[in-house]
Amino acid sequence: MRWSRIFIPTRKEVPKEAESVSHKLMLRAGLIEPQVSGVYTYLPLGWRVLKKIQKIMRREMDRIGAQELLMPALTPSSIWKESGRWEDYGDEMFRLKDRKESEMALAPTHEEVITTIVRNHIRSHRSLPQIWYQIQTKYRDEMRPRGAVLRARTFIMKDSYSLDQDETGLQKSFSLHEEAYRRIFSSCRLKPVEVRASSGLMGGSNSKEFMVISESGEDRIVNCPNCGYSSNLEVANLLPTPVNFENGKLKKVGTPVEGSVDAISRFLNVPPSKLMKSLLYIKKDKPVWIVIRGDYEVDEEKLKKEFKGIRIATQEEVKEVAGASVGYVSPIGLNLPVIADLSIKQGLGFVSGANEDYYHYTGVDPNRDLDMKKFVDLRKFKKGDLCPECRTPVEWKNAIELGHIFKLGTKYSKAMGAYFIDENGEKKPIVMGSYGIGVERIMASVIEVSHDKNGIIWPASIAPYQILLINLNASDSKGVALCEDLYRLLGEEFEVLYDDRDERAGYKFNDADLIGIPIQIIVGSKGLKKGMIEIKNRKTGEIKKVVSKEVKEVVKKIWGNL
RNA sequence: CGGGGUGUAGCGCAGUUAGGAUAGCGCACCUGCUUUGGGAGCAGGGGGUCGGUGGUUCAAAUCCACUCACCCCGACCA
Repeated sequence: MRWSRIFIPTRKEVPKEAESVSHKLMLRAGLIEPQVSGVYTYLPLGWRVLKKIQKIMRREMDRIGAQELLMPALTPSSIWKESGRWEDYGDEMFRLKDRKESEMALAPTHEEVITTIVRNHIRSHRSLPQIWYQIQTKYRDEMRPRGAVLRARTFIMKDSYSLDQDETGLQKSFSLHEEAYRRIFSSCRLKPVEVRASSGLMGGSNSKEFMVISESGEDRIVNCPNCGYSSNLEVANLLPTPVNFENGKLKKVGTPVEGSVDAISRFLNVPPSKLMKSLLYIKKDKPVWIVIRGDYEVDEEKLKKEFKGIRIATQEEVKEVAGASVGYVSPIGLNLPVIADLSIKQGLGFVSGANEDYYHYTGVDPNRDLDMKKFVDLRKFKKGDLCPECRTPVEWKNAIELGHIFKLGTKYSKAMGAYFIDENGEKKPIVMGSYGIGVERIMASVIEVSHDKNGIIWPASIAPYQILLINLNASDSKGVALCEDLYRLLGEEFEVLYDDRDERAGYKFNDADLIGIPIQIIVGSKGLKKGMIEIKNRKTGEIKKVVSKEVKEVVKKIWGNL
């Protein structure tokens, strides 16, 4: 393809909305064009990259015996009502009505559609197992799209679904996908970490995410440098930092300062971790105490998940229940239910409110002095928290979620009636798995981990073109003739983009580095005087000078080593 | 949905505090000449509902009200 003919709107300046590296470079390199928030056109160069990623996906899915099909994006509400996700998906599902006023949805994922096909056709264990996949556009009305294609409202997903007789079969299909995914990512030169994850709306027992470490990632993952434990922060079960305090007798002391953890710990000259924070909540109109170590905060989301409809008490309610102001209160002596965060479990000799303004207790032993109903993990994790396997402090990283694989089990087959008859003549629900990879996220992640100050550096496997032939001087007839020859010759074996534009050299060099094609072949008057042509490796910057006859051979050699 | 920010030419911005003449600048675009190895120079030119609606005023990009869009943080989520 000649650059003078292909549409690649590169730019020097970036629209100000772009924040992440990949967002900026995708706009600057002319890969994508925004339509509305979270919706993008893939321009010719970007689409070539996405098609190459899809080709790799097809190759690897086919390798594990999966079959490609294509399901509709437009779906009737009835199937979502059967599974319960018409409600569960909430505002994130794009909904519409057809001319007959029937409710429809643009599918955000395809478990329901797959299950309708399965229940119509799979009757016998003889038809199992199956793995079906598609590469298709998904629609999700995200609360907050961000980072261009990193979190979009329409995006391309490779999603596959496995059908098995039992858990053993599911485990096998799951392992096949793990293998296929590792191959796909490694073909794209990505090295994702695999972490435990939340199944969320998908349901099921077990799920695993493939995450690429990147500053632009919106997920937090924690990773243990000692034993390899790794998890998405949202499902991690980290241990609090250890404390070791002496026990003591309950003693009331005057604390004539502000009641904050900070002020009290400074006044009494003890670390914040020696304080026991007591927070009054209201659950079903009844007061309940939550106690947590002073150096931690309550994670409101964990709390709400654990106790539906709970809310923090007002200052007036605290005064009424405890007889003192916030900051000087605790459950001690109040005979009310107490829920303790795990951080309290190992503690002794705590400082806590005495239910009188400007007084605290020291030497609090929670087991002795409180009526604790139970210990629950309610704290917001913080850096320094320990690995649950080996008690080493974990590392925190931002990451981009590239793929997520789920053991769904029988959630959908039971809800929607997808049963088969096993070899004993018994009717059983089909055991399902669901597996997704974001196609655009691979493109963005590659840019995040493979770029320099001049632009993108594509790995050979997904580069939009393999070779960029640059004619530095479009008005030099000798150079033009040579370039035309090279263009034809190299085109026999490579995907060549030929920069034949009548632009200045600097302009072309900058464009070349920006769009990041792995091999640049530079034809310019400086080299031609000595009969030499330059071959530049975009990644290493290494330049080889060769005579024109040798170009193809040298390029083949370099390409083989990319 | 909560908090913050931004809307002026295709892109980046100034002008808005303190209302006032034809709304500016850089890049990009068009024409011509000169240039030609890391985003050229000179000369000329085109391009604007100042996000929208309503109001205040002799006069609104500028003040007021409402509204829309986009971005960032949070919440939520694959």
